[in-house]
Amino acid sequence: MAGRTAGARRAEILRAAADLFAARGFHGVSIDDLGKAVGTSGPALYRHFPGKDALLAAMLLEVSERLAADGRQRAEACGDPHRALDELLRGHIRFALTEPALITVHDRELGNVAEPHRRRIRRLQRGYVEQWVGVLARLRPEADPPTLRAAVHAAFGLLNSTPHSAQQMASEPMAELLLSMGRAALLAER
Amino acid sequence: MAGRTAGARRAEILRAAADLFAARGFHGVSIDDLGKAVGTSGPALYRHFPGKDALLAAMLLEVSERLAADGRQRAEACGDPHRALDELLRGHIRFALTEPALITVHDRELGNVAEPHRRRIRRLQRGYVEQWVGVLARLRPEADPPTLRAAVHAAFGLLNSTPHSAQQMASEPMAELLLSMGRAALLAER
DNA sequence: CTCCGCAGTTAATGAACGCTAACATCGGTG
DNA sequence: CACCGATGTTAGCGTTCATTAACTGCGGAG
Repeated sequence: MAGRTAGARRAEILRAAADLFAARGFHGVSIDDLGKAVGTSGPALYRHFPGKDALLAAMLLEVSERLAADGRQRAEACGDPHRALDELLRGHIRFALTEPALITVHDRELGNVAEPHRRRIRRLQRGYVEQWVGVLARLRPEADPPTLRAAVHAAFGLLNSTPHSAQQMASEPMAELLLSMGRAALLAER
Repeated sequence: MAGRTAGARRAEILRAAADLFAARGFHGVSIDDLGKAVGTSGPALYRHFPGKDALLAAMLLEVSERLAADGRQRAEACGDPHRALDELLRGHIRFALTEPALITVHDRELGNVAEPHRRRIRRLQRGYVEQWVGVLARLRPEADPPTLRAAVHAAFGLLNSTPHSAQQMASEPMAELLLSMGRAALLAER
């Protein structure tokens, strides 16, 4: 059998789909577009996914799991909340710079996945946010959870701005810029 | 004639369309959806706009003009760059909190408007960014323009996070939170 | 050698979409 | 009162879309 490389085509499709969905939106991309992007044409996709919706769901599930797992690992790796926050920032920045399309789709297209998977994705996203909130709560004991959650979402917006401006700067200084801005924003006095 | 209220229906359509486009994306909203949202049905829209694309173009043009004009006015109103930056921040925050749907569509759907209008919208958006860059350049003379532009885009991402988290907090403390985070991010040491 | 499952093809189907056409209503104007 | 422009309506046209059906080629297991 195809064995080791069984999921290769599937991963290739997901990657191409992420680029297209990020550029034109879920409904702006047709099955034929997706097929052409991976060298096959049209309905060949149904050998790998039961439908267009399922493809989006799989994509969001995968990226949410990666973010949540990475966040948990980084947040729990060290006791000092300052270091933990920096780890979370560096992890998210690496992700945003490495796969801007995935990041874009991740926070735009949840509304287009139906109820069975939607709940799971939401739960994973919420878990990721709570990792950040947990670290931040130790750094700002005076702030209440809703405010911290809003602050974390705002920081995500900042870090995820990569797709809009990544073309203008090299990846290394961009990462440093986002790190310092994110840290300053989250630790700002109010 | 309908005279004074001639543009009323048009404005109502644009407002409803902004909500729908923000929620489901341009291609995820049909003409019939737009009609139903304003109480008429379907093709009545063609009395007010030549087509769906033109509706989006008008919407983005309008919001870009508002942002650019507001930005110019606020940036030029005072000589102190610290005050000017605060003015820009407050203006953008007010906009983002007042019309989250417009802000969302504004930075997502440019790719769906065709070339005649696209250039004008781009020019307006770039002009708005340059207002911010101009103010910021006086506060951080050591930074080069590409870095400043990236920082401004990142700040926009932060401020525009409102749609993801506005439900959780009241408008007033949210505005204060965004102001302090945005200011801290833009003035962060590197 | 045979067989079978994987991955692809083209053709077809039913629904949805953007848009146009033809017709209706109605408030104000000459 | 007749007319007209503004603003609706419904029906229909052509296209595109997601999905299914039927068929093909192929690489490895028995």
